[in-house]
Amino acid sequence: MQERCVIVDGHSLMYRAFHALPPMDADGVPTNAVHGFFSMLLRVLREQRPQYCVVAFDDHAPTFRHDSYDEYKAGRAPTPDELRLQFPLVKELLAAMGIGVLTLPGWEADDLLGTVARQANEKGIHALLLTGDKDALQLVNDETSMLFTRRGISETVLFTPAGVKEYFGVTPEQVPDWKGMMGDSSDNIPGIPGVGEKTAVKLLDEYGTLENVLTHAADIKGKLGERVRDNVDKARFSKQLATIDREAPITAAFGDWMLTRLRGGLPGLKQYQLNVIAAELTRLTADQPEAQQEQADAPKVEMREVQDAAQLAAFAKGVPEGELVLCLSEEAMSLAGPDDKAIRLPLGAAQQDMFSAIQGATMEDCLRAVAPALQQTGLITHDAKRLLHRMRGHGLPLPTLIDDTMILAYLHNPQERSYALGNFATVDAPGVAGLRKTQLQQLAQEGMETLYREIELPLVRVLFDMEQEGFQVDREPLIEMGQRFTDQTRQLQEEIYQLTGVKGFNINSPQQLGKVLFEDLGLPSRRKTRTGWSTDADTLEGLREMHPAVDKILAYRQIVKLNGTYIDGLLRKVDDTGRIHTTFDQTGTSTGRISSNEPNLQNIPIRTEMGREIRRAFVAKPGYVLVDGDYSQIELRVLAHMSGDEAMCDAFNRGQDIHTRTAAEINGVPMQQVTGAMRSAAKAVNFGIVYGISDFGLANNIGVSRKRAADFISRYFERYPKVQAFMENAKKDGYQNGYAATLYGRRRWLKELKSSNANLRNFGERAAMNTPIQGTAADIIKAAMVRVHRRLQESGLKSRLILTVHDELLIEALEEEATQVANLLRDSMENVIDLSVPLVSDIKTGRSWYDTK
DNA sequence: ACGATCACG
DNA sequence: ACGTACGTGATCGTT
Repeated sequence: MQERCVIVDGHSLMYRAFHALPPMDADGVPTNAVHGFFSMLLRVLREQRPQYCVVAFDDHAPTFRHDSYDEYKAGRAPTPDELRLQFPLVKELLAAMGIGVLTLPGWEADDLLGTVARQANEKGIHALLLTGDKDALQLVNDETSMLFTRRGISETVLFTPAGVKEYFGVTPEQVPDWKGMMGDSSDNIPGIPGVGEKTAVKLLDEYGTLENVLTHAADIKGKLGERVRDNVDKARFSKQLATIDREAPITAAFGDWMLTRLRGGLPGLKQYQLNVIAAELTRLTADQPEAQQEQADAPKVEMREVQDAAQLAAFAKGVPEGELVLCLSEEAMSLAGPDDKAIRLPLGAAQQDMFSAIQGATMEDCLRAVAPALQQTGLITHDAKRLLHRMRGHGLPLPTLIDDTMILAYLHNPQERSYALGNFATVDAPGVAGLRKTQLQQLAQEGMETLYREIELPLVRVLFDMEQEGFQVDREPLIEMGQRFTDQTRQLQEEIYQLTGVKGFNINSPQQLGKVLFEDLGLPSRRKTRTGWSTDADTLEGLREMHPAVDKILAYRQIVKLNGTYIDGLLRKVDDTGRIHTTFDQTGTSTGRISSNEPNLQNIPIRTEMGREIRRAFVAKPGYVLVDGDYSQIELRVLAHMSGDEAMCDAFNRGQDIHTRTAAEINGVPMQQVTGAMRSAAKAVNFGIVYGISDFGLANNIGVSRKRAADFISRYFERYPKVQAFMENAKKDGYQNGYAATLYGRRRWLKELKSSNANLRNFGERAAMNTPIQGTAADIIKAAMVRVHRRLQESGLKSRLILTVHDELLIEALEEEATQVANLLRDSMENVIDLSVPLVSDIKTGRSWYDTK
């Protein structure tokens, strides 16, 4: 196992800690920053188990690196006394723990980090930079990662070169160029005025370096080009400021920074009443020998570095079935087998400039080389769907999926923001193999093997096929509607200007609209947002009677939305075969649902007739029809089953309309006497129940008093007592277990329930009630999808699953197969699980998605 | 980058 | 006493 050195930007961490934590003190000496600093550092030491650690601090003497610009850093606020006093404290404690403390007159922490990282790499030691300063991203390379502190001190994100590129759109080498262009006010780096983060990324994407941007400044069009040309010297100087010097004269040796006596810090920590930290340190040092033992036992992975893709293929051929782990990034492809042998091939420079030819093998070469072997071994990787798209893009045969560590990570915790491999400190195949091993153990412990093996993993391939297939969208009807909408927009705009007597304001700006409605016209405002008046549809609805412009504004809003998001937005996404390919995100929701993006095909309008017209453009290809199945009341049926409530089950078992039955129950009348108003109130209560009800929320939604809403709820629970018990249990389970679970064992962690903030806790309680219901419904439709996909395949039909919208599945079916497919779809959806109430699906067939209503 | 708004289940 | 419906994604205006 390679040695690791954690290199800390002391100032950056102390600032973070100081501002993230409330004041605390030991006999009047402030200690909050010290507390935060060590809580962060010890966590990293526990997670990363480095052999070395050193902390660098800025020197406060005037910098000579920038002394041509005296005003440099003049704009920074002075360090508050409460923080300044804590620096000697932290240095003293570090020294007592045998952790290196590094300062050098005239040098900044950044430069010390860069220099130590370079020295580490030269000795074959992996450097882990711990900092909250984005400047240090430029130091990241294959042997230097960066732990970036986020959200105060509670979280660190690990950046590898690929991660840097993914998050920021620039490579580590480009970071100085990038900051040079966009500037950084906190570091007094001017940058090019008017060039922000996104523009800088775009320019670097096109030209590679700042120098190259400046060389080609004449080619850049418009105001941007003008700005670049006017600020050539400023840009060069800014880049120089942003470039970290990696040649600081550091004389200390690595041996000085070896971690051997961390416990030496205990007396000092206790003296400053940092007992939580002391306990943490005791824990860390107590299990350290054990951890080292484990590492010593762990077999050493032999990583062979090669340049020729044929060597990857040869390696892959030697791996037994079901055991090949593949890891692909922009930088390299690596493979690992079961006997702790691994191979890695760095990919040719993605961004070649005009002077250098492509070096080494490309991603395509590698994929092509290993594809035949993958047919035998199957595939273990992180984010298999993405890899399958890459392989299909090159016309390669697709492997069977053995495991996907991204899906495993999602099941273990569905709440992460991103499941990019970099977040798991892992960049190569042996890393993925290790990740998989621990994840499979966790999976078994948490009882999610069936969910994973029978639903989530096969679903990867199902979603891949659906994305690949796409949905035919006819451009003509959309273009025609767009023109009609544009005309209507213009007309409505005129009418609104006329009726309000205010001309030329932007109706789309809530700010300007608010001013017109509530200042100029003096209409009564209800709610406020932090930026001004609320002008949402709900608010405007209440003003309709008061002013004729309001109706027009509502109509205007609706049409602008349809035109912008659905007409123009979708037209941009139609490919040259006339189809739209969404991307399904299998790891995007905390409840287990699938989401859809670029474009989102799960929110195509249906509730208003005007919007629904859009669906006329979503059609089946010639010779085919759409077969659409949607579950009727799946969430309430799941609730009936999970709660076991007799009345609710009875309603479904008798095939009754659940909202009418509910209205009859809570009003104490026979179902025949339920009025439309009673039914719609009952429907709102049913929704509220599923969402984790509150009287306030219900009152707000149906426009009755809170008291009346509370009355509805209590009568509801009287009639459906086991539903009430289910909700109470869901909360109790959440508090006891720390998570909510679905029928199939999917988990969502509810750390909000541990919060001291009542808001967050209440939110956690509602999530505890909603997740088992929404999540189980998601489990069920996913299982149905796998089943439908398999049966279509097995029966050799030409019909294909193309879309899922939470409780709806859409198949593009060969006309001759339509009846058989409709039966197959109904059967798969209704019989995929046996609940104590029937599952019912409505199946409709039509030429367009509009026609399947 | 973020909030407001609104499209869907 | 507290502020509230659950889960998403795209666009626009504003900072």
